[in-house]
Amino acid sequence: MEDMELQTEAPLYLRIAQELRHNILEGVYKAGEQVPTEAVLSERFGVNRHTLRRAIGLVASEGLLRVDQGRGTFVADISPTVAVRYPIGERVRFSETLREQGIEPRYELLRAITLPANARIAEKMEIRSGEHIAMVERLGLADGRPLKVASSYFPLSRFPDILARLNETPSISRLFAEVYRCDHRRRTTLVTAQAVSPEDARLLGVSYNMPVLVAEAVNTDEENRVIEYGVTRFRADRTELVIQPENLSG
Amino acid sequence: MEDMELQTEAPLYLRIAQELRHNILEGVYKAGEQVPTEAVLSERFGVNRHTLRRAIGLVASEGLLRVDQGRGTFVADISPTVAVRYPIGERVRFSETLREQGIEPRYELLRAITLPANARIAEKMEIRSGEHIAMVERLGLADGRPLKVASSYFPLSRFPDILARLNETPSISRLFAEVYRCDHRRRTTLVTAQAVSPEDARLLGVSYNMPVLVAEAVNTDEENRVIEYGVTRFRADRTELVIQPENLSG
DNA sequence: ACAAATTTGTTCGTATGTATG
DNA sequence: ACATACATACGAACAAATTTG
Repeated sequence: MEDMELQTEAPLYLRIAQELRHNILEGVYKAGEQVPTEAVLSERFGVNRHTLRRAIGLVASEGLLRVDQGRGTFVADISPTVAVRYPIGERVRFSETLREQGIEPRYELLRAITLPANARIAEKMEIRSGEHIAMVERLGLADGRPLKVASSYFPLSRFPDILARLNETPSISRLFAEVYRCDHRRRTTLVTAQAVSPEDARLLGVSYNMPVLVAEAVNTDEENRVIEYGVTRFRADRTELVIQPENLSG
Repeated sequence: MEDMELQTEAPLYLRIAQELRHNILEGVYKAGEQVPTEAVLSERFGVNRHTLRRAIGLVASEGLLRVDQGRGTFVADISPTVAVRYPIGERVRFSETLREQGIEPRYELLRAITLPANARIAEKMEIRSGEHIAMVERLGLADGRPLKVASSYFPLSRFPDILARLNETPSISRLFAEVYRCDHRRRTTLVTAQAVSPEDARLLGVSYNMPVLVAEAVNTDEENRVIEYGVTRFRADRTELVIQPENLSG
């Protein structure tokens, strides 16, 4: 006989990682709590601290643990956060969508600046490269927890005072509807996924290399002119984009 | 004097990782080529092999390098693979979509079995839990390169001979249209992102922890009965889901 | 078909640096 | 200032997979 164990014994660090996952999922270590220190755990598992650290690093990269230098290692709070169902259709309204699901929406303004459009953005906005645009970056929260980071671009030629207006009317949907009196429709949405950037990781409260859903949207007015181009990065673990015909006919 | 550099010097492994990225992106190490061995590189950078390995591990986790035990470390072939634009609408046709973009589609059958529906799948398919269903898992390739892994579920009550039929008619769209004579429409698509599972990583040829786009689809016939439930995992780096009104009205 | 060399993978040990309370 | 806890780095040895002779 060739061998008894087709599944060759796994490396120590993998078995320890599995044990850690199990303890977290079984509630031996509870959400938010500190797990024993590396010294204690390596002693307990009877391995070198490096081996233990490797296991922790793996589990942390999966998002179940959070490691803070000088403080300790903590069970990530992956509480029963039901995913937000986010319909993508002709009208996409963050605040309405969330409120319909009993979730309290909030925006935090991160940046609001003007700049010349680079080639890529100009193409998407159907303007000349170098034309001045407004860029607004906001953190979208659901029940106080980070859900998305949205970068939006607007043509200044059409909305010269948009940055000032945004202070009074923080909702972009309402800004278009009530101030500029133009309808705001989604022409196209491109969806892909990426590993989170370091900056977004900080804003979204996720660890490095977790996936984000990236939605690139072009919004137009009634005459099909581009009035907003936006790139939104959603926490993948909290978001489910919903695509169905009804979204687009109504 | 305490120090000259307020911006504390980054750790060695990070600086080496940066250097490796730079060399890859600048073409010093070309796509598919083997990079020097760990022994050579650690010597060259003047660091311990562990430190060098950590840098390589980081860059590999970003998808720029592939490490094969016993063979060597290679620059990942992230050639100018233009993302496949994959429209999500009322009709979703893998083969047609790709051919329209000048890309040659192909399917490889991975599994085709029958099994009782668990609660989750039964709910999605609007059948009783435990009812027998067919499960078909296929690898979708674009110009010979892995693009997606699709798991599809069909009610056996409606299509008792579907597994046999699939051998003759490998295209599911065509199978419904030509054999079963029923129209095949997308009712809903839910899109999210996840870190790739170990098995999908192997099938898709990506490294562990890279993101995949997950599209969960419910397809119905003309009477709005569910005839297929599917979960498809797309390589995120090769896929751009496209959502626009035209997809759904026509 | 086998043995040796090559290359990456795992584990231990030791030392020192950095952040926190 | 001090102790605690995680972070980085070096060194040594052996295991596992692959390629080469």
